[in-house]
Amino acid sequence: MSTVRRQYPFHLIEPKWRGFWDRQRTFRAWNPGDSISPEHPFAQRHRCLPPKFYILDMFPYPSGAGLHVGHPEGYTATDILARYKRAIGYNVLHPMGWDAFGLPAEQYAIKTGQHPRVTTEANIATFKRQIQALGFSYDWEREIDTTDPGYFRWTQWIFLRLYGSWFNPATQRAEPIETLPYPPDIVTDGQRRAYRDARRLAYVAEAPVNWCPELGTVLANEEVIDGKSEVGGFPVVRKPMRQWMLRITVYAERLLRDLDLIDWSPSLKDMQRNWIGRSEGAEVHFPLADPIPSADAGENAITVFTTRPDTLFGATYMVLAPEHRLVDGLIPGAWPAHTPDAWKGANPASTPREAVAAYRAFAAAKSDLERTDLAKEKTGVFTGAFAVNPVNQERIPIWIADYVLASYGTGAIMAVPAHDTRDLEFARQYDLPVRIVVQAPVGKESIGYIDDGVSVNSAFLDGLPTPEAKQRIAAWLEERGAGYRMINYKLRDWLFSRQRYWGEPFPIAWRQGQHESIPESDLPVVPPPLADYKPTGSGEPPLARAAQWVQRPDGSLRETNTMPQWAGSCWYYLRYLDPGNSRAFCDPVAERYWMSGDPPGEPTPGAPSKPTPGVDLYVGGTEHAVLHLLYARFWHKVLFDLNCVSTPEPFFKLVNQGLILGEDGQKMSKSRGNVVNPDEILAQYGADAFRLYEMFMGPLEMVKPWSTQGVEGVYRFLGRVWRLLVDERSEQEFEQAQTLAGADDISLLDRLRLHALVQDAPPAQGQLKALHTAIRKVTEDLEAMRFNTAISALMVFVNEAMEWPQRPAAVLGTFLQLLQPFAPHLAEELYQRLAAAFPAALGAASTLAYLPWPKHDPSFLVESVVELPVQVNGRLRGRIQVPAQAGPDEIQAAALASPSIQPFLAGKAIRKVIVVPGKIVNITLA
RNA sequence: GCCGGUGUGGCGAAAUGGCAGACGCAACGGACUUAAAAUCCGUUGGGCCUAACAGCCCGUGUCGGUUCGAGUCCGACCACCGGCACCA
Repeated sequence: MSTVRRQYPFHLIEPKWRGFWDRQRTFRAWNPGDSISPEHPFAQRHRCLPPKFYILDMFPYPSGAGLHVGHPEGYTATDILARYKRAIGYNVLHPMGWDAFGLPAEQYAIKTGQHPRVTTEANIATFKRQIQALGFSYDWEREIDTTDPGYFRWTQWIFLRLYGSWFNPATQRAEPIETLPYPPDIVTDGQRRAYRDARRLAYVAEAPVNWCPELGTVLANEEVIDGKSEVGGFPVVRKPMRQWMLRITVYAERLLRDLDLIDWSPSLKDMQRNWIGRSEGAEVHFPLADPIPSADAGENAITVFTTRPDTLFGATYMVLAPEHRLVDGLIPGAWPAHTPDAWKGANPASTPREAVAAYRAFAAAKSDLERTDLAKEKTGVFTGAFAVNPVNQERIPIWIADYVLASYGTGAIMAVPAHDTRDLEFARQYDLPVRIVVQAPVGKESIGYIDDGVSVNSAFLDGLPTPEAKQRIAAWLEERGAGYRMINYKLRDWLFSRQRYWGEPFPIAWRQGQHESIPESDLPVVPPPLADYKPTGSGEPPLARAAQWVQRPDGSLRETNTMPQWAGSCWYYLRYLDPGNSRAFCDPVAERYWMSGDPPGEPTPGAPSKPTPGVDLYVGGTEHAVLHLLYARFWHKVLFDLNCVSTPEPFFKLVNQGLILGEDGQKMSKSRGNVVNPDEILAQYGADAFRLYEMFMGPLEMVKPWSTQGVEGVYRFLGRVWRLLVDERSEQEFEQAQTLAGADDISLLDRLRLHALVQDAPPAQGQLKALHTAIRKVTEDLEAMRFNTAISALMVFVNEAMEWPQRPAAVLGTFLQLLQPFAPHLAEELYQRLAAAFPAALGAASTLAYLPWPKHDPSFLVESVVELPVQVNGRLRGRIQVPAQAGPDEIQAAALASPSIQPFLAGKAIRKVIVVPGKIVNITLA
């Protein structure tokens, strides 16, 4: 396919250096206590472990399709920083692994009968080959795979920690379940077990869940988009089932508050805050107007949650979710007198009980999709019962309607149609009264006004602005026991079980209907081989087919659900710290070093400042902005509470790379046919050009379209770098020899000689200025992750250096150090040649990876004469040359005297002259 | 509807409140070549004016404001992208 002449022999250079790095273990990240060979370049630079820098990529799901050009975008950015941080002097941890449990491998297994392990291993091999071809400086000795029993053993172990813990509200921390205190009325073993099981962080619940018949599994709320499965887009229905849940909701407050500890983008933090959805308000009890004699106190009042207790006087009806547990009990035998037919549902002849049953059936039949789609018209039915508004003893009708969600708050609301859009819509639908209790500001309509105003028609609240009215009414309710202040969260507990094969089995067994943990010594629980991986369709997981496996020798039965794909990715960044450990998920010393930055020894003099807590930099796509990041933070906090890790947050700084679109500006997809295959780009332009282009396209976080012509641009730049150092005639000879001996003969590289202009000459002032300008710009840009402008600074340097009458070896050597993070293969190759030819100028180094990063010398950047633009009335009218140290007066005089400025001043009075030394002069005329 | 982001040449983009368009792509012209590719040199926001040099005007989504000076700060709006969405 390639008709383009190769700019330089990357096809020989790139494998050569990857092989070298591999053999030398150049990018091995050393743990405290590791013995490091004295020949290793790390040992030659550092006498003991310097501060750590942990740079993490979101590990990929190795799909059968292989890598696409979006994956390497983040990986390239992190690799450049990893190489830069190494050069600065950090001990860099930069690992890679595989998030390999998941549906595609399983669905392939269902189709072909092939074990998912086989597919998974093949996919990993493809991914690894493609990722390694890019020359990333990962420590491959730390590679992990979530489907490896040596890995998921610890995923199961962490699950047992969750299972064996409760959240102590007094300390706001997870604690071992053994510390759980029992109330005096909990006495029997059975009671204690039930009490305990109801408080574990991992618990079993019979809950209405999102059942996807097509996938044969339940899905978490987050995995359901518009009533369809996120994977595959299949219909999802609500169905009550027994499921494992994780009690993430108890961490809502800490997950919210600790966002302040970390350096994430405001929009990302907002997404997390939104998801957690904290709202402050009050719970208020509305007693039933006609108490049920047989019921206890709790069943004779309806509790609602409201963020606007100040509008209590405007509550003209109540609504319960159709599934609300009190509905059945409160329905009277007959409709109250004068009940409008419109309130009685579809059939006015029915009794209240029949009307409610009919409405419930109607609501349950709606799929989630319809519930959101049909949001325009609200529906509901009167229950026939009334409640009493505690503030004014008014009887108000109780309705059920599916615009009230069972799963949020108490599943019941007080409706204040004047000041809530949804209630107003519903009230108009059924002709319910609307009472203004908040006066809108002048010029605004009070009906439908939902923001803060001033209370009216509200007795003792009248005249109070909304915030004060809220306080007053809350105090009033609390005094009378009619309600209390309350904080609610949108966040729900995490549905943690799946009816799938290719996931971590739960380390749980069942005995007489009770669950118990499987001993740690029996981990890992490995999924058994099956003849048929198909879902059973009944909701029974495929593992149930393995009858022998399910039956344990002690008579108990294994749990047959498996964990969701998120499980493995919730803690993988911790396993990288100590991936081979078979006694613990991670050695505590390694954990403290890499996560807390606790130094194991003396810091290297002049080494970087205090490490940040947690992963220093985490780069990945926005698609994980909520789920993965929230789940991982949750697990981390539990491990923190149980003293398994030393930081409250896992990821200190997080950056989302922007999506790469196809050349047509559309999202890349097979159906559009605009997918760019990195293998082809690599074959034609090499890894260095690929890396460079991915970074040169634009800022990392922006969405941007791919352009293969853009790759050619940076490829040409690398060609110019090559020709800056390599003699053209020797290159021609090299190419001729290649045609004879074959293109893959690496020994031919020896025929290449350095360019004659490359000399061990003292650099000229201008050359030093060009070099140090580049050092400064590249360094600043790397610190700020502005890779595109750093590359352009390298280009500016090369464009200038091509003009020089001679090319001082020392200057070129330093330039190659700047190039190294971006185009490491080319930089290593050229540096090796340069150092061999000019040992006195460069010094010997087996690799650029640990050479100290150059520092710019400001004295080379000063100018003796500077040019300043001169404006008249804000318009550019000329330029002046002045000495760099010239004071404002001198500059002003020069500006006024300038021949190009004079004509504009003629006959006008000068009002003011603004002089910004080193920047600009602006003369304003009267 | 709510929250967040982004609007700059033909295209990707760059610009601590101080010369808008660095760097790169594409295009055009030239050198080299029998020719092409590659490479090298030059031009390239729009308009006006000039034989030319030079010079002038307009221009960073729209409208307004602050400032000696605004792509950048403030206010209102428009468009596109992403997230959430009956969360009481």
